Amino acid sequence: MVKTEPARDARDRDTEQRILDAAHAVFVRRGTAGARMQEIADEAGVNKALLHYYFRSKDRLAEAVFAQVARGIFVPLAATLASDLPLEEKVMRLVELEHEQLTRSPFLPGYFLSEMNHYPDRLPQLVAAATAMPPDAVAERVLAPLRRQIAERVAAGTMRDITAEQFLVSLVSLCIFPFAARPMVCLILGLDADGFAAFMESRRRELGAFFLQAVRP
Amino acid sequence: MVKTEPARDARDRDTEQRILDAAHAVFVRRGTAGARMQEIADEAGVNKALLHYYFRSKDRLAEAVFAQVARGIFVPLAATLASDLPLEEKVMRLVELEHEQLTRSPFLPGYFLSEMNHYPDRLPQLVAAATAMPPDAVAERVLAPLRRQIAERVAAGTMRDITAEQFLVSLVSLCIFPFAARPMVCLILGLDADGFAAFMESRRRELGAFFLQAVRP
DNA sequence: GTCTATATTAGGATAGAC
DNA sequence: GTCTATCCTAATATAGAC
Repeated sequence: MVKTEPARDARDRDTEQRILDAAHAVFVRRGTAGARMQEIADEAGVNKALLHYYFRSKDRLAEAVFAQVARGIFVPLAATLASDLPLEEKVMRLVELEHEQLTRSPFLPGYFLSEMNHYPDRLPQLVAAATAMPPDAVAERVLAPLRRQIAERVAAGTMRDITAEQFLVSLVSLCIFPFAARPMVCLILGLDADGFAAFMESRRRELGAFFLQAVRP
Repeated sequence: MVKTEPARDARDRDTEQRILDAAHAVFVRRGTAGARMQEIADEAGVNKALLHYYFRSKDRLAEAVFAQVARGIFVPLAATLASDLPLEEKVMRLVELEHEQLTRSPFLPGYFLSEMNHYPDRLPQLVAAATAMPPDAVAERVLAPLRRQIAERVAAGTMRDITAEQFLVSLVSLCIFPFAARPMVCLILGLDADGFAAFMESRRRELGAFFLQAVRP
């Protein structure tokens, strides 16, 4: 599809982007059901009506935000997993990646987990749209390299036999859950904001080794 | 406060309880913001007005449900952690406990994580009301026995030095996250409902050993 | 493209009969 | 204690001027 117009001027792109950014902030903070179009308009510094001009409805805006968030989570994750780094290096990278991302966006995991449960169709739709592959082919693409690398380690006697599925789920659990459960963690451990930051920082340094120890033979 | 009435008849308790049960189901399924009083009334088989008769407002009903869910999560968890079982046994129990509970309530972790982020005051308030202790004293009550047991193992050379805080957070992460992220897990691993159940069942059997291996010296 | 003003509906809450 | 009917605000969405 060719654009006959010389390209929309900077102002327009700006506005649409500002709205999307504002929507991102508000939806992630409040969740789709709790978000208000007025609050998004305020945060974007524009009128409510303009949100509808660009995105037609709250639903569509919410989907645009969810899609953006999902890409931001899955693309780097999949890239790391599919890379040809050694397995141990992948683990370390993944830990760094998640901690770096989630430190900056504290509400993101809560938002994403909640939304994917409330709107179960969104995620499969996104994958279908993005990859044009049957879902289990997508699954194999991430799992196959992992499975091969684990098999190598097992054959060499440096890793115990664990399925790629459990390997991946455990690793991601250890990375993401503490951020998702932040208020609970702070409460049970008696931490304030600084204490939590310090706790997660030391976790970032130790988690790779912790996980690799868990899969040793 | 003494009840002068002979006690409310079964019908009343029933109704209040039916409403609470219905509210539980709907709030957990949709989240507080997404839940509708009408849907709760329908699910309870009563009129909307009756919800206000018993619980005055949506907010209060939501808080009652949240409190109930929080108790259901923390009470057994704290009881297991504070028991005088050996550390390895505690780990095993905790794995069983979480898997058993969350298998039956698939939406519960997503609900709870989301709500605690959206209403950050609820959790501290509950703890304050339930224990009448300063928050960090509560923290020490769970952590102290754990800390002592870990120190024993470290001294005996059967466990490497890990803080009770990281120990606890990692263990809970491994148990809960896969349930909270169920749609994502199913998508990435290419699982349907049965596949997920099978995956979690084998996880339940392996997780204790996996975790204990991770904390070996 | 951006605003003001307004339509429309949804949803929480209350009044009052029974 | 439970219902029907109604109120009222909040929130999405649209019309129309600029």
